[in-house]
This record gives sequence, structure tokens and C-alpha cells, in this order.
Amino acid sequence: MSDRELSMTGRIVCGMITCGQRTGYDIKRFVDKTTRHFMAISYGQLYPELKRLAEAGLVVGSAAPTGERARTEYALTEAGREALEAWLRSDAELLYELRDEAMLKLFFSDSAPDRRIEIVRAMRARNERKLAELRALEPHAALGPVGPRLTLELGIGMSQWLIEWCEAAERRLASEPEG
Amino acid sequence: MSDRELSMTGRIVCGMITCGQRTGYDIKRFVDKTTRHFMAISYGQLYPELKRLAEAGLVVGSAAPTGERARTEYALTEAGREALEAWLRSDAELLYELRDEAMLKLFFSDSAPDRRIEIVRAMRARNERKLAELRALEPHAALGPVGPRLTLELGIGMSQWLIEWCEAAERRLASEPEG
DNA sequence: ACAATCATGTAAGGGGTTACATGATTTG
DNA sequence: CAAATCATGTAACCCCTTACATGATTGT
Repeated sequence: MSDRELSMTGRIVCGMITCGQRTGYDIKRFVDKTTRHFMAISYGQLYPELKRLAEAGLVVGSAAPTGERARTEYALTEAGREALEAWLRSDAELLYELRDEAMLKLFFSDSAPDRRIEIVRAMRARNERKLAELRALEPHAALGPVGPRLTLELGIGMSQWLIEWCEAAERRLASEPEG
Repeated sequence: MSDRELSMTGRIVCGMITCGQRTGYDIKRFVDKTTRHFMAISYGQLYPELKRLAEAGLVVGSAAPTGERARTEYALTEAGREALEAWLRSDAELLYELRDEAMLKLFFSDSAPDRRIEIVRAMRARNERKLAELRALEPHAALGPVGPRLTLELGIGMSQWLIEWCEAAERRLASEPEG
């Protein structure tokens, strides 16, 4: 009854339950094919968080085994719906964290200028792989609700923009190695 | 003598030393105004890492007090230069991590469709602040080496692209609220 | 029958931030 | 003389990942 403020993990979990995911396993699987590219989760966070949310009265779990196999289905309580809504409607500072090793290499590339173009190529390759992954999700997302469609569109667009930036940078570096 | 492979923190530290930063304090300050938008560091990592790197023989510290105030200047050893180069030249998978709360809200925005446009607006505002911060660094970076110039250009371009995406999404949502 | 998938969890460890503690020096 | 900046560090904590452990069920 105490902690009505959702942690980031709690937000993912409650949100995914409203998206129709019932078990911890379902949530993990769904996250991996939807929000993973901008917000991931692991079992080590997920199951303990489901327990905490249940203790706090934001979700309720009910036994729903398949034969002999243990299985718990979760649903939001009224308090849980309120907590999720409160977060969606709050205008608190939005967390944004980026860690990009390719950019770090590029930043230090004056220590190995001959490798600069290779670093950009590796960065482009990484973004091409990511773009392909996201593209593969498009047909499925096209049928669903607006939110997921928008974030996928955003991820694809950003990847494309990055690839184009890399291509332009490669051309520049190829023509004038100091540029 | 054992650990010649740089951790991510070690890469930042060694790289920043080659960029002319001498003390822990210098490194932190410099990171905050250069790589922070794609790779941050805190004192809690920095000072212990300098100690580890010194023990491993990758950096050497020398006492260089200013009057009574303790102060240690660091330089790379030959092994340190090699470790940094080895990393820059390796073609191992490049770490990329993004955590974006604005996108998470957007993903779940079908639970509060009336707020969807506000979420996009908040996302745009955040990116406009970030763009302004990066723009402020441009005049200084323009004089320096290529690497830092490229990463700054990339950060600025990405922010601009995101802002434009948000503007387009806002127009779409304003005209057809289900879009 | 075998492999893939469903399903739940924990333990250990790594990585990282925040807040605190301390004090000297420089600048206005 | 006060405030900002220089400078070094630590302790507590939070978050998160990886690897492991276990076993049932479904599909081929």
C-alpha cells in the first residue's frame, strides 16, 4: 500500500500488462520485439518487480497453470491503472540515456586517423543491422495500435538518418582524409 | 601487469588523457562538455579507474600540487597507448544503448490517447533543449580536431532530425487524432 | 524422440549514480 | 570576504545483466 510511484521497470511492466501481456514470460517476449530498441528489460528485473508490484497492490496475480506447469497471469488493479495514467500524464523530466561506443571511437579517432573511415563504416554497418531488425517488425505493427506504430516509425527513421549521415561522412573522408 | 583490456570507463579515461586532460578533475570537466551526450562518467567511476589503470601500468600519475592543494597529473604509458590503439583498431561489436522514456510513453499512449500530442510536444521540447546545449559548444569545437567535430555534428544533426519528426507527428496528430 | 518453446525464478557480480566529506585557491 | 572553482576521494545504494537451475509442454 506504500509505494504508488512506478519505477522505470514498473512502468514497462504495467504498460505491457495493459497491452495484453499476462505472464512474466509474455512481457519479456513482447518487450524484446517491441520496445527493446529504446527500453529493454531482463528476467532479473522482471520477476522481482512483479512481486513488488503485487505487494504494493498495483497488480494482482492469479494461478493459471497449463497442465502441471506453473503459470501466473497478472492484471492491473485500479491503483495500478491510476499509477500508469499518472505517469503518462505527468510532465516530469523525461529520462534520456545514450551510450554509443561508435561515437566514442569517432571522438578519439585523431589518435588513429587512418582508421577513421573504418570506424564510420562499422557504425553504418551496425545501424544497417538494426534497421533490418526493425523493418522485420513493420508488417506486424502495421495492424496494431498507434503508439507502437509511431515508436517503430521513429526507430526506423532514426536508423535511416544515421546511415545516411555515415554515407555522407564516408564520402567526405574518402575525398579529403583530414575532413 | 595483468589487465591490458580497457573497460568502457578505461577507454574514456585513456582517450581523454591523449586529448590533453591531465587530472581526474580535468577529465570529468572535459567529458561533461564533449562526450556527455553519448557517453558520460561520474567521479565514483573515474578516480577508482585511474587507480586501477595505474596499478595495471597503463597510466602513470605524478604529484603536481598547486601550492598546498594535492593534485595528480596522469600520462599514458607505452602499454596504455597500445591498449587505446588496440581498442580503436579492433572490430569487436560496438556497444549501443538507448533508454528513452519519451518513446516509452509514446508506445503506451493508446492508454491515454488525448495526451499523445502532449507527449510528442514534451519530447520535442527535450530535444530542443539538447540541441541548444550542443549548439553552444560549436564555436569551441570548430577550432579543434576532426573527431570531436564529427561527433558534435552528429549530435546536432540527430537532434534536428528528431525535432523535425516531432513537428511532423504533431501536425498529423492535430489533423487526425487517431493518426 | 528430440528440439523448441513455455514458464518461473535466483545468485553473483558489474556498472553506475548520488551524496557526502574535505579542504585549497582564485576571482569578483 | 564570499562565492566559485579546483581537486580528490569514498560509501551506500540502485539498477541491471548474465548465468544458472528447473521442469512441463508443444511441434516436428
